[in-house]
Amino acid sequence: MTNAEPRIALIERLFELFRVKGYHGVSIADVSEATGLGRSSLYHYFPRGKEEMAEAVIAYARAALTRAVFTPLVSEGPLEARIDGMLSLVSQLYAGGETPCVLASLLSSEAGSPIAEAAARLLCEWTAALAKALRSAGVAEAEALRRASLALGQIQGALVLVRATKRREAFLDALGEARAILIAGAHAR
Amino acid sequence: MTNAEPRIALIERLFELFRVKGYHGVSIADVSEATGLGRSSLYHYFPRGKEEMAEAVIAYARAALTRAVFTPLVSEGPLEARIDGMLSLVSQLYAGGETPCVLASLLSSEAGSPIAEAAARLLCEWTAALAKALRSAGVAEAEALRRASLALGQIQGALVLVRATKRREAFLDALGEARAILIAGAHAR
DNA sequence: GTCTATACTAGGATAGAC
DNA sequence: GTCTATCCTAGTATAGAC
Repeated sequence: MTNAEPRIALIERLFELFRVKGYHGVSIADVSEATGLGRSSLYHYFPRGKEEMAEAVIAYARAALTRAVFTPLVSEGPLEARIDGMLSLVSQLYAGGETPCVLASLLSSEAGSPIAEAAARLLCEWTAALAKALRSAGVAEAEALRRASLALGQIQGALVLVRATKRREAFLDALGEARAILIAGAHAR
Repeated sequence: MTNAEPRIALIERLFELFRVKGYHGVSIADVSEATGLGRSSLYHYFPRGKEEMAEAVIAYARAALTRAVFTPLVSEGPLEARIDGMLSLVSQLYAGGETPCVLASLLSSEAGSPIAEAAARLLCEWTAALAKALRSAGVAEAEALRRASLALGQIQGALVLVRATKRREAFLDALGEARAILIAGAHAR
């Protein structure tokens, strides 16, 4: 219910703003325009201003990733199915490669700040969840971490490239490649 | 000679600033501090201000990439050697994964602007140069483009991830993966 | 919880002396 | 080519009425 929790609806707008324009690229005026709320209303929801807005966006992203990605990734069932579940959700999350990753945006536009640290932490957790899934399928520690990084890197890189080239196929190709990296046998390729 | 072309030295400082903090994250005060020059001196070199600074950085990046990457990539010699030459230069350029890509930073922090367009163009050219190299080795058009995107995506993604995780090995792994993607036989994997 | 009005700061840019 | 001084806008944040 939007009226019951208007803050959630606000955060979803903020999410879109930050993911596209980065931290410094978003002004309170932008937020005001995107939400239809006046400055004072915004400070009512986020007393500490823009920083609190970005924190809320990351917390929102953490909740969404935990529920939709991390938890399924380390749950029951064959590895392949869990990987495919993640890739399918990733494809939705990034609208088939059209929309940037809010974590990458905040990581690079707010270098060194608590915001960037929080975004970095979440990306680390994602890598760790992937590695844990591989481990549970018998892949050795170091190799699991290596493959998790390659796969998540492939996805993040595709988001950068697609933004530049507008070639959305590249995102699908990257998902396929990530899948191959993750689901390969235990031997190095 | 630094004194003969102080503008070049300036641009190199700007390059470092923009790559780390993004367009909006860099203030003229930052630039002033990083270069030791007062505002007026900066406007002497870049009359149109920050935008012109970012343009100069991209032009600098284009010149460097053209000389060190694009040209060797489509020159004489076996494909493998050309690829390895590029990867070696890429490793230097990004200091083994420690430093972000200025094109990715400007692409995402200045979404929709001429600056972002210029950064996007250069990333496209990079992809095209890679694809052209593959084509010259007999790889079919579509497959060449696919592999070029995957390889450059792997590199760009690793820069994002390493920034978050501080695991520099991930960058080296990504270079290895990019190499495998590019140098694989003509058949799809 | 939202609005209008306002304070305050930082950031971008310019003028003119040297 | 660099400096000091200054202007102006945009941006963040707050106060207080409704």
